[in-house]
Parts: sequence; structure tokens; C-alpha cells
Amino acid sequence: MRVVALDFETFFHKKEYSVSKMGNWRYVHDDQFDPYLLTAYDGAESWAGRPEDFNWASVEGDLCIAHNAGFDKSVTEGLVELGRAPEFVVQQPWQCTANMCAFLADVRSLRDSIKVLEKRNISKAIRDDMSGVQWKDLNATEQTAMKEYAVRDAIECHSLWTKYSDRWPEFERNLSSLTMKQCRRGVRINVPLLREYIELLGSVIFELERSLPWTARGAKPTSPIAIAEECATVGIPAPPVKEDDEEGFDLWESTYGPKFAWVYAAGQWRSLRKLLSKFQTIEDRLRPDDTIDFSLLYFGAHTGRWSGGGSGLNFQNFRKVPLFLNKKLQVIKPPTGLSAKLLAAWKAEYVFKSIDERALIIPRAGKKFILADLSQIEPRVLAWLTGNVELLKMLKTMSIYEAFARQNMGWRGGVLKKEDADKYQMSKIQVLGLGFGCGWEKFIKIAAGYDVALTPTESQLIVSGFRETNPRITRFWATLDNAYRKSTKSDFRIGLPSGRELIYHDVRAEIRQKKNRTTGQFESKQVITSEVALRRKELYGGLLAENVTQAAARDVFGEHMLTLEEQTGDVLFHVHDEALMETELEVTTQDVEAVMSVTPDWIEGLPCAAEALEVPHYTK
DNA sequence: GTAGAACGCGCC
DNA sequence: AAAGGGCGCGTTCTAC
Repeated sequence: MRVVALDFETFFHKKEYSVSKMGNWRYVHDDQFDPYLLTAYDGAESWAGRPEDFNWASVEGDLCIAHNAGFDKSVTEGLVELGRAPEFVVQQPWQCTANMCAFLADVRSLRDSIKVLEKRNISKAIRDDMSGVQWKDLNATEQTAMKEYAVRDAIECHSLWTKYSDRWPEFERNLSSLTMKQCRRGVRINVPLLREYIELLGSVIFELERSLPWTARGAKPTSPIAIAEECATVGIPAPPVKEDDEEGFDLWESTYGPKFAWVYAAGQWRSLRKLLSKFQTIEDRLRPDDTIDFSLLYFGAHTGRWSGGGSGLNFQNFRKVPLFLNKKLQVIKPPTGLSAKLLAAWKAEYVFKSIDERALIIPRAGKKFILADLSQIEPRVLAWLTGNVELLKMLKTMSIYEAFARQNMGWRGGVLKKEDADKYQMSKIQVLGLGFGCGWEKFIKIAAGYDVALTPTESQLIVSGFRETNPRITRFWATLDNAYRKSTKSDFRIGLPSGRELIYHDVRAEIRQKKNRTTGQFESKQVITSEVALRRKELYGGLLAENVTQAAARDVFGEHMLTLEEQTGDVLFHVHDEALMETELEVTTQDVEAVMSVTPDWIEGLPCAAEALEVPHYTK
């Protein structure tokens, strides 16, 4: 099949009008939309000019490629709608060299791709300088320069494909194609509910802002300077930096919160503003059929996971728990650890209104939602990678938490969850929290996230106990750590079960200043660094184990997603191990679970399981 | 004036 | 010797 690289240059304005802020559909359907230049290159000939002057028939039946093909394809669709390009172009296959480069070298932009793969520097200055500039604003010389620049990009894109596409497996290309399809397809929005939420949230934020002592003095709501000044005025210490000292921050909040309501307010304001911005973004992007498109980045993380960015709206961080409001429109939170029944009672008594952002996503007419997640995929993969065959066998008849308790916590009884809920919970936090080398301090925080309070001594005992009774896991860390250290002065490569590789470039032993956690003093420490996605990172055994596990789990999920899309229904979007499906009414949760329970043939012996639920809207 | 660091907050 | 990680985006403030 002949391959044609296409590259559009379109009008943009960095701050007000750009794809990265607006997403593909909204950008293409704005009054300012102006694709003033199209370049094409088929490996022999290049062309540059107005898109409507292009001989589209000449690319019929070709594979169209582009760097960020999701964008160029959207532009083409926009042109089709305007009658300026023929329909067949968007029906034939497209593929994306930016996605290919993300897979091959953990980079996306054309500039970075050429830098890493071709060891050359190309300039994007001409394009960067076009912010806010119209084609007609350019003189003849500038227009020629622009054409030459754009042709060069089309040629670079084509060359990348020619040179490297055979290293991009079919499976990955299919995931890339599916990702582009999902982003364009988008989801249906409950528009009346969206409008209700926007209005309600606006009032909540207004009330909250009014309650801050420093906003009256003209300071910004979350200004750290203004907050520190207020603290000084009332004679309390300023809050510690949360990122550096979370416990200190929590202590500060719980100490002074009861006395000064504004202690919680800055954090709350951030959280609410974030939510409101998201709602407004969704509203801005509504298409005529009440759906919106979104962006998911194929291979957005170096482990291969997708990331949720790229267009100012992240579909991978919808709040799980709704926002609860009392009659005064203040945010309230249920006490931790309530049963479903008690939570319902709490809501009935205290909650005036709630805001559930996940409820905004609803099925299209005549379709239904099935929400499915892959059960404990990471600990299962870790057990597989470390050869814990006995544990994997036990999963045929019990949960991984019960199996772990039998293997490591001396459980000899029946169904653990029913017979000893506390032990079950203790097993769960260990399985989820200790597989990748976390220490006792961090483990206290992880446990707290599951409503389990641990003292330092308890945490230390659990962590050391876990390491003693799980030598396969600690050996796995050590093996990776040793192999990584031995790769100094070269690249470190880890083969994954699916056949692809994780690569850490240019491994180096370095001396860095590190804070000793007990003394608080900085000391010289040796660390082993390497380059990942053009950034130098410190890595060690536990972290490498985590990367490998995450990467392998992603591949398993990818297999399932392709099958689901092919056999079961539309996979609207996904968040690492859960997929929201929009299906025909006759499709059952069992159909979905059956697909997600299949073990890919390259990871024989890994038991996969899934839980699928029919839901009226996206939910936790 | 704008870019980017720093920080905080949302998810798995 | 010990060390959980992977993301994106909104706001504020500093540096250029």
C-alpha cells in the first residue's frame, strides 16, 4: 500500500485558539478555523498548497499518515463537512507517527522524535511564530518559507514511517487506531444535568470565596502569601508545604481547622474550581448531538499506559465520590468507614444536593453502559513475573487477598472475607501496597487510604514480615536492581511477556545530595540514573519491578480492549484497568467478563478475571 | 507580558 | 541500605 504523509498548517493563537486547549472537534468547528496550507509527500513527490486545491483523488486507497494523525484527520473531516474534501479520505486508514514514536522512543513531538531517533535537531520556529498570524498576513517570501517548512515536516513524517514502522507491531498499531477512534467518537453528555451542576457549583464557590478573610483584602483565594499573613494575624503558624510534609500539613489542618473555618477553605476552593473548569470545558465542547470528543494519549506514559491529557480535559481523573452539599451550600463529607446502609442514612439526613461528575456521561439513545474492570491485574501480573505459581493456582477458587493470607498470614479457615474481615483487609493492603518496595512510613499512608490505622511499629512489622515471607518478590527487586546497575554506561532493557521491551537509556552512576530522613541532613548518595522520555530519572529495583508490572498489565488490558471493541461493543474510554462500554441492549455483563477473563497467549498461566456492571451512567 | 516552576488535587 | 509508581491540569508567583 502506498503511504502518503499529510500535514496541515492551520491558524492558531496560543492563548485563545488552539487544539491543545480546545480539543480537535471544537477547534475545527470554530469561526477562526482556517486550514491554510496542506502538504503531502508520498516518498517521491511533494505538494504544498490550499487544501481545496489538492488532488484528493490521487491519494485514494493510500495509507494516510500524519504526525498527530488524530488532529490532521479531524481537520480533514472538517473540510469534508465544508465540502472542501471528499468523503473517502476519512473512510480510508490513517496512522499516526507521533504514536509510533511514543512506542519506539517515549517521545511524541516531531522535534523530539527526530532528535531521539535521527539524532538531528530540527527547528519549529517558523510554526511557533505563526501564533495569531493569518496566511494573508504573510508576504510572498514568508509564504514560500512556510511552504518549505511544512513540506519538510511531511517528508520527515514519511521518512520516520518508512524507516521505523516495521518496528511498530500490529497489536500496537491496532491500539493506536482504536485510541484515535475512541477520541473522535467521544461520549454523550447529560446536558441538563451539566447546566444544573455549573450553576450550583458557581454558587458554592461564590459562598466559599466570600468566607475567606483575605479575599476581602483583594488577595487571590489560594495565595500562599495571603494565607501566611492571615496565620500571622491570628497568631498561628503558617501551614507546612503539603508535598514535603503531608503529616505536618494534616496536623496543622486538624489543629486549627476547628477554630478557623478558612483553614480548609483554600484546598476546597482549588478542588471546586478544578471541577467547575472541567464542567465549563465540557459545555464548551458539546457537539450538536450532545456528545463531546476528548483526548487520550496512546503510550502517554513510558510504561505504555495511556494518559489523559492533550486537550485540556482529562478523562482519566473523574472524581469517584460525588461532592455532597448541605443546605448552606457547604461541602460536607461522610464519616469514614460507613457501610452502604449507614451512608444512605447519612445522605438522607445531611445532604441537600450532590454533584457527581461521572453521572454526566450517559449512553446514547438505544444503547446501554457496561462498566468493567480487570480484577487486581497488577498483583496478579507481579505473581506471574515472580513465578508464584501456587498463588496463581489458588485464584481459581478464591480472591487474591485470601490466597495471599493463606500463603503468608497463616489463614487456614474458609472464605476469608466472610470469616475474618479484618484479616482480609490487612491482606488487601499488603497485596496492593507492598509489592514494589514501599517502606513503613509510606505504608502507613497507604493503609490510611483503606481506613486502616497503623502505628509505626505495626507498619514496620508488616513491611518486614511481607519481605521475609515473599522472597520471590524481594529477589525480583534485587535481580532488576543488579541488572540495572550492571548496565552503567549503556542502555538497560527489560523484555516484557508480550515481546516488547522497556528501555532505560544511558545508565549512569551519579552522586547526588539526598536528605537523610532520620537526621534531616543532606548527604552524598550514589544513585543510578537513566534517561526515560528525555528526562533523567533515578531508578532502583522496586521501582523497576513496578514499571515492568504496570507495563505487562497494560498489554493484557490492551488485548482485552481490542477484543471487546471487535466482538462486544464500543469501548468508549478506559482508565488503566477499567473500560466503559456502550453496547447494544442484548449484550450482557457476562459477555464482557468472558472477554476480559481470557489469558493472552503470550502470558500463559496468568488467570485473568473481571467484574462488569450495567450502569445508567459512568460511575465509580 | 509570558514561560515555567512550585504546589495542590483529581485518577489508577 | 533503602527507596511505591504512573499521569494532566488549575492557580499563584517568580524569573526572564
